[in-house]
Amino acid sequence: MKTSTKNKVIIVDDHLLFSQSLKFLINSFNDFEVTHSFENGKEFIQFLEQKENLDIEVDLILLDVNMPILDGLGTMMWLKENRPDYKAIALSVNNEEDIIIKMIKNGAKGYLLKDTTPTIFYDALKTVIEKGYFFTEMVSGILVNRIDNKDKKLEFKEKELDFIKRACSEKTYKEIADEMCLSPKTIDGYRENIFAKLEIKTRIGLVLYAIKNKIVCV
Amino acid sequence: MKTSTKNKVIIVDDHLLFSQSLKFLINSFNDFEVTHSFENGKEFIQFLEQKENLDIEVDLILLDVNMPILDGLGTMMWLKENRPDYKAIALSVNNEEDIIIKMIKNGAKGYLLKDTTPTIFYDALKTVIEKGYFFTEMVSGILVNRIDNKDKKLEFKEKELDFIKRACSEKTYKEIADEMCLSPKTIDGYRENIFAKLEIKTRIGLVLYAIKNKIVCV
DNA sequence: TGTTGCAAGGGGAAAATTCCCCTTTTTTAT
DNA sequence: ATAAAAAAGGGGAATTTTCCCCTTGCAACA
Repeated sequence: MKTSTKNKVIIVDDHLLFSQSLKFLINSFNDFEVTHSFENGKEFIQFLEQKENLDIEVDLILLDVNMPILDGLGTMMWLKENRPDYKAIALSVNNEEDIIIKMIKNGAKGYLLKDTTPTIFYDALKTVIEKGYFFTEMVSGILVNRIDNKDKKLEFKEKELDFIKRACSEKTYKEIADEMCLSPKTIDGYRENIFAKLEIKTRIGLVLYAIKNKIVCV
Repeated sequence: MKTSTKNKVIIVDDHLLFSQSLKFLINSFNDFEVTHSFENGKEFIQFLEQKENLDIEVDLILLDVNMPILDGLGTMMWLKENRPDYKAIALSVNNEEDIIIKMIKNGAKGYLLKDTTPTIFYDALKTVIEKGYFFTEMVSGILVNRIDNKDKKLEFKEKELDFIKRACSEKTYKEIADEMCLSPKTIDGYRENIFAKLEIKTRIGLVLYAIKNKIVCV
């Protein structure tokens, strides 16, 4: 039994209609073939951890970012830890800077949007196999942007994040203070700090910021 | 030149990687073939309106819900008005009741999530062609649910909606009153009405509701 | 013709939010 | 070991938000 010389591709994506269609597209390229596909990161990792799959050939992983159970980032972190030599390309519909940065930090060799053309897609697969990475202009732009002003991204401490999440509710600051076992005055201090950092003036502004930046989800 | 007997399918979806892959999947079915694909509703409608395309054969349209320029709902409304005999299936990643209802109200023959399996997908295509509609259990569930309590959905007047949108900002009620050329007391009246309807107690609750229900977008 | 409903506006007060300036304690860094 | 941050908490006051109860004018309607 001869194994083909095509590059072995694994798809991890919960949108079955997409992943199963994509399989057709990839199989139509004459140097790639899809060997497995999984619906989320957990299924994929469980597969990799089975003894009989330890020395399986994996040339490229296409990893959806938004998945249930275990998402793209979580899976990428596991790969970085356990299979650092595997090459993965992240696939997503949204171009949020933060998640792009995090995926690449964790070893993603590329980040493609789902509105990519099949031509560019093929180019990306090929380039990652040959050169080890493929970044579109959008991603490169974000990367250089991050080098200039690394303090652009606002960081919050754990307590602050906790407070922000609780502030996105109908609770009063006093109730939040009780929940966090802190004085209302301490909470007031958190609030003032955060307002200053974000250049906002009201709790409404904080809620809008938190939702926009996915600190809380609607 | 003989035209094949396969059902002619048109795909309208801005995610090229998806639509071009889906084309492979559909073409692998032996009674369907993709004849055209478009990146958004506007492109699709412009194509339909060209004189030479007036009597083109269109057996099925696969319509993505979220698209730039002209989205699935807008396109569906145009179809209902101008090509009421065309059969369209809506495709989406999210299962929001409101949009599902609206699509079906405007004549969609089915509503599929993108995590559908290819088998069910094929079944849907076939059933819509043969029976004229295909509803998954999820969609049927929503439909019967809507019949029971048709007043479930809260309605707002124009002024109220306008107020809600403006309330989702750092403006004070006084500033909002100025913008809307009304007395702050009138605004206070709107607010109290809305709070009662929504069973909320704070402006934060209103903002959360507005975002959740897409009255404003983040 | 009266009644009902509702949009617009008001008085007044309690509660919550926002702001500024200050103290104490704990961590961290040099 | 000591100075400098950072975290926790406080006083007090101006604004804003929230709530309840009330008046007027207008339009629909039976």
